[in-house]
Amino acid sequence: MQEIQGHIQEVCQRLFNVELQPELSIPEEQFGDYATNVAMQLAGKVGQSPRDIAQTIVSELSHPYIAATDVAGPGFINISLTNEALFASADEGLIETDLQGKTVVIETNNPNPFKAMHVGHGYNAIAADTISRLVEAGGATVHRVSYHGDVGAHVGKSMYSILRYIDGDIEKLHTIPKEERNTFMSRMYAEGAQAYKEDETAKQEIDQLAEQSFVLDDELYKQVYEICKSWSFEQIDELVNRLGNLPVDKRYLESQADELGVQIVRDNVGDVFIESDGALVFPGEQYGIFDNAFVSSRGRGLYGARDLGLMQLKQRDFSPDESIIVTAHEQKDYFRGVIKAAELCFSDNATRTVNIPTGSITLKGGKMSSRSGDVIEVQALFDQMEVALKQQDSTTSNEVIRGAIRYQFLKHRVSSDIVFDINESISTVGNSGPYLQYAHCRARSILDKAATGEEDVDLAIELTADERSLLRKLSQYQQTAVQSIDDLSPHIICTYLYELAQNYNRFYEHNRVLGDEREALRLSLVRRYSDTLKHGLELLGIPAPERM
RNA sequence: GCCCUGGUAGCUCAACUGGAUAGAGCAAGUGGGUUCUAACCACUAGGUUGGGGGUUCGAGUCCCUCCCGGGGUACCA
Repeated sequence: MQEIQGHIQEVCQRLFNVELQPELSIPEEQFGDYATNVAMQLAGKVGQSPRDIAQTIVSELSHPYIAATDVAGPGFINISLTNEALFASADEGLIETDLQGKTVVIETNNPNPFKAMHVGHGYNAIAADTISRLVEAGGATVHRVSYHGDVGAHVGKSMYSILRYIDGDIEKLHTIPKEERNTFMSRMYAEGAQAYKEDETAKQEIDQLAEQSFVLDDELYKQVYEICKSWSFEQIDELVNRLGNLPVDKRYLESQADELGVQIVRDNVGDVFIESDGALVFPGEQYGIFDNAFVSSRGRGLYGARDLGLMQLKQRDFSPDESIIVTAHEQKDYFRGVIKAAELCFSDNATRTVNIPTGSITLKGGKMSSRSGDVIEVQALFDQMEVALKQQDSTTSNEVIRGAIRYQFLKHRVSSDIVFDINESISTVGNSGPYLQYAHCRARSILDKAATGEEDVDLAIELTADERSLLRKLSQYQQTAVQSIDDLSPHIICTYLYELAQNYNRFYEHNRVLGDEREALRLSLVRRYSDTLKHGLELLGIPAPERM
C-alpha cells in the first residue's frame, strides 16, 4: 500500500509538478482494491477537468503490484492489485506506530469498594483494558493499574447501614455466606444513600462516619471497614478477571494518594491554587474550565487533590511517558482542570496525562441510577447470560460469555453513549461476540481435519471471486489494526472482524475446502483467516475457542 | 446563563475524518438440512441523516441559525 501511495505521489509530481500526499481509501469491492481522489484535488490547481487529469495519471501508472486501473465517477482512480500484492499484504505483521518504545500507565479498572459493581463499571473496565491492549500492540511498554475510592462519603453511607445491621456484634458479618456478600454490600449502600437523603440526623451521622474512614480511630469501625473492604476487592478482582481483563501491576487507593495530594496543593497555594472560604481552590475559570475545590475548608483532601497525589505515585513507580485515565464523560471537564493544575504544579516532569472519556450507559427502559437502585450489576449480567445460553441449548462457557459481553460494549465508539439492552448484550446471533467465535471455530475445524503442515501454494494461480474477496479482506487487516491503535478505537477492529467473518461465512457456504481440487489454496486462505480473526479477537480481549 | 456532547431505518449502532447508489445487526416477511460445526447463508421490505440557510466539483461529515435530548458548572467521585 505504501509502495503504491509513493508511486502515485511520484507520478503526480512528475506530471503536474505538485507536492501532495495521495490518500488511498478502500472503496466498495466492485470498484477495486484501492481508490484515490488525487485527480479531484488537482483539478483546481491544474485547471483541467478531474476526469482528464485522472486519465493522464492512469496512463502513467505502472507498478508490479497494480493489476488494473480505472477512472470512474467524478474522477476517482480505482486500482486493482495483483494476487501477489494481496497475499503479501495479508501476511504483513503490524507495522510500527508512534507508541513504539514508550512507557504507558493506564488505569484499567476503578470501581469503588463498599458498592456493587454495575455495568457502567464493567464497560469502563472493558474499554480501558482493551485500550491497554491496543497500546501494547502498538509497541509501548504498558503498566496496568487500578484506583479505588476507599475513603469519603460513599463509605460513610455503607458503614451507616452496616453498623446498624451488626448492632455491635461483628460475628454477624461472618455469618453472611460468601455468595451473598455482594448483594449485602449493595443493599447496605442503597439504604445508607436513602437515609442520607431523607433523614437529617442520619445525614449528620453519615458525614461523621465518612470522616472516620480517613482516620480509622474507632476499633469496631476499623474492623468492620477492613472486612468489608476486603470483601469488595475480592468481588472486584473476581468480576474484572471474569470480564477478561489482564491483571493489574498495582492497585492504588485514594487513602494512599490523599495526604500526598493535599501536600502538593498546599505547596502550590499562591501560584496555582487560591484560598477561598477556607478551601483551597483551583481557579479553573481562568483557563476556560471551572473553579474547583481541591482541599476542603476542613482541610480534607478532595478528589482533585487525590488525583494529583496519584499522578505523583504513578510517576514515582513507573516514570511513564504517558498516563491514560479512562472515565465516564461526566468527568471530562473535571479532568481538564486536574490536568491543567498538574501541568502547573509539576512543570518539571514530562508525563503526559490523557483522559479518555467514555459514553455513559443508560438502560433500555430509562436511566440507570445507583441511588434508586435502578442498576444492572455485572454479576447479574453474567447470571442472565448463563441462563440465556442454557435456554438455547448452547454450550455455556466462560469464553462465550466473556466474548458476548466484551464485544457488545466494544463495538460502539468509545465516546458514544450506549443504550444498554440486556437481551441484546446476551445475544449470540448477528453482530455479536459469539458470531465471531463461531466463525473461528468453523475454520479451525477444517484445519484440524486437514493434513498438517503448511500448504505449498502457487501465488500466481487464478482466484475465484469468493477466494479473492476473502483474500482482499484479509489484506486489509494490518492497516485496520494500525488505525484502531492510532485512534485507540476498539470498535474499528470490531467492525472489520465482523465483516471479515461475514465474508468467510459466505465463502464457507459455497466453497468446499477439504477434498476439493483447490484444497491447498483454500486451506491456506482458511489458515490465514483463522489466524487473523484470532489475532484481532485477542486485541479485544475476546477468547477464540477451538470448539463451541 | 456559560462550557462540553449528541440527534442517521421501528430499535441498537457504523460510515476509512469532505467522496461514488448512506451501510450492518435486531425486530418483520420469504427461502435454504445426505457434504468441512445451521450460534450459519440467500432474498424482500424499511431513509428528506432533527428543521432551515450557507461554503464547493461533491456535505451525514465543515460554517451560521433555530428545535429537542444527555452531561458539567468549587468543598460527592
